[in-house]
Amino acid sequence: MPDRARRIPEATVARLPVYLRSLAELLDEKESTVSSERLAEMAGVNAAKVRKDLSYLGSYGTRGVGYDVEYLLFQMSRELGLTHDWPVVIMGAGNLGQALANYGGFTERGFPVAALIDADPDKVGRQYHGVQVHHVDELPRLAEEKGIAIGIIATPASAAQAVADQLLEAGIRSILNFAPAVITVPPEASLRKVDLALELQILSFYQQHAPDPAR
Amino acid sequence: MPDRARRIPEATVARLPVYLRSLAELLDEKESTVSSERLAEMAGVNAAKVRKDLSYLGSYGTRGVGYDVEYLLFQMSRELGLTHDWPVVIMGAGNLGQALANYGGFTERGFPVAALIDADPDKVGRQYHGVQVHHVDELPRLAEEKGIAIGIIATPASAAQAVADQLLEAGIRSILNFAPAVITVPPEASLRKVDLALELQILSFYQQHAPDPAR
DNA sequence: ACGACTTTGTGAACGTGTGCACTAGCGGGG
DNA sequence: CCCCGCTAGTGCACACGTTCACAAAGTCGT
Ligand SMILES: NC(=O)c1ccc[n+]([C@@H]2O[C@H](COP(=O)([O-])OP(=O)(O)OC[C@H]3O[C@@H](n4cnc5c(N)ncnc54)[C@H](O)[C@@H]3O)[C@@H](O)[C@H]2O)c1
Ligand SMILES: NC(=O)c1ccc[n+]([C@@H]2O[C@H](COP(=O)([O-])OP(=O)(O)OC[C@H]3O[C@@H](n4cnc5c(N)ncnc54)[C@H](O)[C@@H]3O)[C@@H](O)[C@H]2O)c1
Repeated sequence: MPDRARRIPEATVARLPVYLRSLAELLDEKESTVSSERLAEMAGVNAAKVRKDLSYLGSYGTRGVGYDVEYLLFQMSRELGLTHDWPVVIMGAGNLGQALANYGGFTERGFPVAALIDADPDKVGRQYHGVQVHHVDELPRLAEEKGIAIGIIATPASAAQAVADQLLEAGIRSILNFAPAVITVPPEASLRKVDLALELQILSFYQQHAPDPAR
Repeated sequence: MPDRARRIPEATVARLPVYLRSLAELLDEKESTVSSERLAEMAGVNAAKVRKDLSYLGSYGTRGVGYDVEYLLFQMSRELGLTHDWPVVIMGAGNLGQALANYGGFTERGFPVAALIDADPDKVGRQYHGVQVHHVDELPRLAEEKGIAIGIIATPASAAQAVADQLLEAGIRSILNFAPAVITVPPEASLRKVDLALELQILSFYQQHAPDPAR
């Protein structure tokens, strides 16, 4: 591994998509270059952080001018692996699973929903927004055939770990978990979680400890 | 401010809800005490971190024994401000707003959906899962009457900042944003965001940089 | 061709978070 | 009653992340 030194910090990786979105806006507005200052304002961070973050990608800026919007957008897409689509599978065709399948925003951003999976025989065979519901047993075949690399867990919390294990079994090593449960994966896999109740509880904490308890 | 020293670090606050969930499970299983080791395993963190985190709440453990599950659960609920309900308002009665209103998990955890708000006159007056859709103009009155302290933004990204401003105007200082847009709030307000596309892009990055590019 | 101006890229200081390893202290058994 | 085993609480070193401040390096106007 030649460029071990240029390993990108986790905190930076988490901000890259925000810069990406800002750059896409700028491209829409036909801006050809952008300064770290401007980009910082759009991304809601400070300018030094933008420069340091971008420097991990390489020296793509021009001193005295700024960054070329289109070129930086390309380089960043490449780094994020967004030059091609990543089909995803949604585990659990309930309330949330259906809502996600209905949502066009994923396909639009390069994450087409290739399949829904459910354990309930009544749901298998149905379709939501053109996405077919399959039985769990078909997961390995589907993953292989459709080149699915990302799994989204939208089952009840009690099934979450088992479902994660099935995903890993099928060779899917990137997992986004919506169930309010702690799940563990081997170190070579990536796991991110979205937990709405947890977010609300954090807001509750700061509300509770606010200097002026508004209401 | 007497106990400035016992200010709880942000990272710790973000973990408290996870401990809380673990404690609730233990209570279900009729466990009366728990060690930091066990709690750490359930929460997916290391034991020293659990002990340090809990020490910010006070010295609620007993050396040689562990923590009393019920007592710790109570103290933590108190600290998180979960001893009473926090009614929430959902801004935007579209796909996502409706799905969230339908979801029982919020009410169950003490965050009842008090109202939906939409700018579209066709939606105003409708009901989803028993939740009434109101016009934006009614927000201040509703906030006041129902004691709403938390707002959830589920509108298109283009409206997000304007909607956030309306929430703040109505005295709501805790905001959870689902729209893929950077919004800014004054320092006395709290803002958290949930951005699914961003999470997928982060997964894409690590997939792209995986030692063995599985597929 | 040059100097004034702009903006990047980065070294260094600082702050926050993590985890080890040890001490303090409780309970239970002999 | 005392000692042994266990586990909470915490000081400390280290890793990671953020921010400042400045030199380096480019542009643009004259
Ligand atoms: N609905 C929401 O708005 C919302 C919001 C936040 C979090 N969540 C969380 O998302 C998860 C799903 O929520 P939901 O409202 O869609 O629940 P749901 O009960 O409507 O759907 C769950 C689906 O998963 C399927 N399922 C169960 N076990 C399975 C297994 N082992 N393999 C495959 N499929 C299985 C069920 O058949 C069902 O169709 C829950 O953990 C919930 O807490 C939901
Ligand atoms: N649907 C999903 O699964 C999903 C997933 C992730 C993120 N999101 C994000 O959540 C947001 C909402 O998504 P959606 O699918 O529900 O969109 P949607 O178009 O179905 O709903 C948006 C709703 O907001 C209302 N609205 C527009 N401007 C408003 C304003 N100023 N004040 C109040 N209401 C207003 C519209 O009338 C509409 O009812 C989007 O930003 C989207 O990117 C949605």
